[in-house]
Amino acid sequence: MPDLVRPLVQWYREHARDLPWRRAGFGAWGVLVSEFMLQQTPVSRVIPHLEAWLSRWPEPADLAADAPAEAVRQWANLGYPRRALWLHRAAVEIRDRHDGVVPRDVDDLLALSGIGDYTARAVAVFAYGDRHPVVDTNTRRVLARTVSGMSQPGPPSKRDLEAMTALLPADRGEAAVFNAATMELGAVVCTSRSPRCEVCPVASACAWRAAGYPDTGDTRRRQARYEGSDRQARGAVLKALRDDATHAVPLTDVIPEWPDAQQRDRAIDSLVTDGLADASGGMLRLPA
DNA sequence: AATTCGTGGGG
DNA sequence: TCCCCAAGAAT
Repeated sequence: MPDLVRPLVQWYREHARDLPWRRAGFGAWGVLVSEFMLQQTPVSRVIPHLEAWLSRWPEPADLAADAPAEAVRQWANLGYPRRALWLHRAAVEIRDRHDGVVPRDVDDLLALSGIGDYTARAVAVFAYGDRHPVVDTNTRRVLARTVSGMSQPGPPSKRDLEAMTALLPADRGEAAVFNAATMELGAVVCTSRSPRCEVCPVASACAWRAAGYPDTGDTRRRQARYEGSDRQARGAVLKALRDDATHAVPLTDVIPEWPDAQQRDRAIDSLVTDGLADASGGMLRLPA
């Protein structure tokens, strides 16, 4: 197999975007918060929220000392607000189990709320410089094309970690850069819809290119329509709670104009079940 | 293993 | 206008 590491690392050193969490000395807490926000939310939307968040809560213990409601409100419109709740829980766990220091061990990281295979290794590698495979959607797409010659990756699998491990340089520092470079290539060159193969640093080593860019199919399911969905209703309820200055809305006044009353009630119930809202005394509010 | 979970910008 | 897509995790 042609070498991907050398050209990819070289390309990254020349073309990597200047992102906040890549600055020297950004800190493990900053990296962890950035990774939570980057779970399914684009870089351009994350950056301003990340800076505001870290300015308000410079250390895990600072966030842990505040109520979950404050985390959910600060999360604003980043989407998937359960991440705000989980990030708050993780801060509490870090304070209680790790003396307020973001853990370095992957298993310790995996045990924290809201942290899975990707985020645990991203923190261990990008914050602490350790040697682990970091596999996100970009990495999976880059490997699917360059190594397997497929237009799109298959469903996420534990094998993805093994595939990346097989390519990982022995040197810790170089491995970290290779992880970042692979993600970066997928983000800015080897994109899902319209890859820019004409500027790709590993085009000459790419199995997909060698095969003539075959369309090998796409196993992913189409994303459900958002308009009219339960998710939209949940989003509207939570936005109403975030925006309410008194921090408590009578249950009967929660998005009263919503066209589907049953869907509204379903949204409220599911938010309470998720711990994103409290209902008591006929009032709905963010979790204390 | 397949579903669910927000929100906004670009093609 | 839609549809696609975005540094995933939990259940």
